[in-house]
Amino acid sequence: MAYDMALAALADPTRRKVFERLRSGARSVGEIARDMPVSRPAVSQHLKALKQAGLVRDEPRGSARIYRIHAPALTELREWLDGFWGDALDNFKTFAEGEDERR
Amino acid sequence: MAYDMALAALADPTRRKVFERLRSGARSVGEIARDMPVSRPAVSQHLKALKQAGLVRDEPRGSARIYRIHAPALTELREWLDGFWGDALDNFKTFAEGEDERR
DNA sequence: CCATATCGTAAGCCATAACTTACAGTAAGT
DNA sequence: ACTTACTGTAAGTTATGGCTTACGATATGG
Repeated sequence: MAYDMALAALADPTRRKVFERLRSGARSVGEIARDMPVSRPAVSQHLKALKQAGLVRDEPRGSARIYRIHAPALTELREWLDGFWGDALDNFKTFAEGEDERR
Repeated sequence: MAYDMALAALADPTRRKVFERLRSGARSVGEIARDMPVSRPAVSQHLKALKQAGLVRDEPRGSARIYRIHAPALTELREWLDGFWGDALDNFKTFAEGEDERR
């Protein structure tokens, strides 16, 4: 039960933009914060939140610190969404067939 | 570009619980608010947010109002997550193979 | 027509969270 | 050893958002 952490982490637009900058590969904090409307410490805090949600992993490289996406967390969120998606489609189907559902 | 609304809507635990109560079928506001730790107006506000995010649809039935899950919004969110998932797995794979990525 | 049921909205309160500036710590280069 | 580069954290401010209570609106039933 960790998809809730991932959802909360990906809700904020700025934090999601930080996360999406890692989509094409691992980067350092400075590279991520480059050309961003917020300060570098803000990016650092967002990365901390993403890390606690299990969405990223970090690793030191010299005095810098490299962040990369941790795929398993996305898988977990995907599975939760898949289960929901199936049930919702079933109910949508029975609804479209005119059969009245529970009340 | 509406997956961002869905993410923001599903981030709050209480609102997600409201949403999950519609997983097994359509319900009225009163039925959803029954045995909930928050008041009925709070549930109503959550339903409004879910509706604006395209996650639910409402329909009057007498003096009551029936809410049901709107599956297409979930599909949209799923597709965004799928694209992300693929890229993240690719990078994870090249990382596991020891090949250094962009820097 | 009056009473009841069901719901949405407005106003206000309060906790949370996102941001900035300032500071401290570590690593590498000279 | 000193400087530079890169980062995390603490403190404080401000805005956002979720909640409650109070009220207004619509539909059904007697």
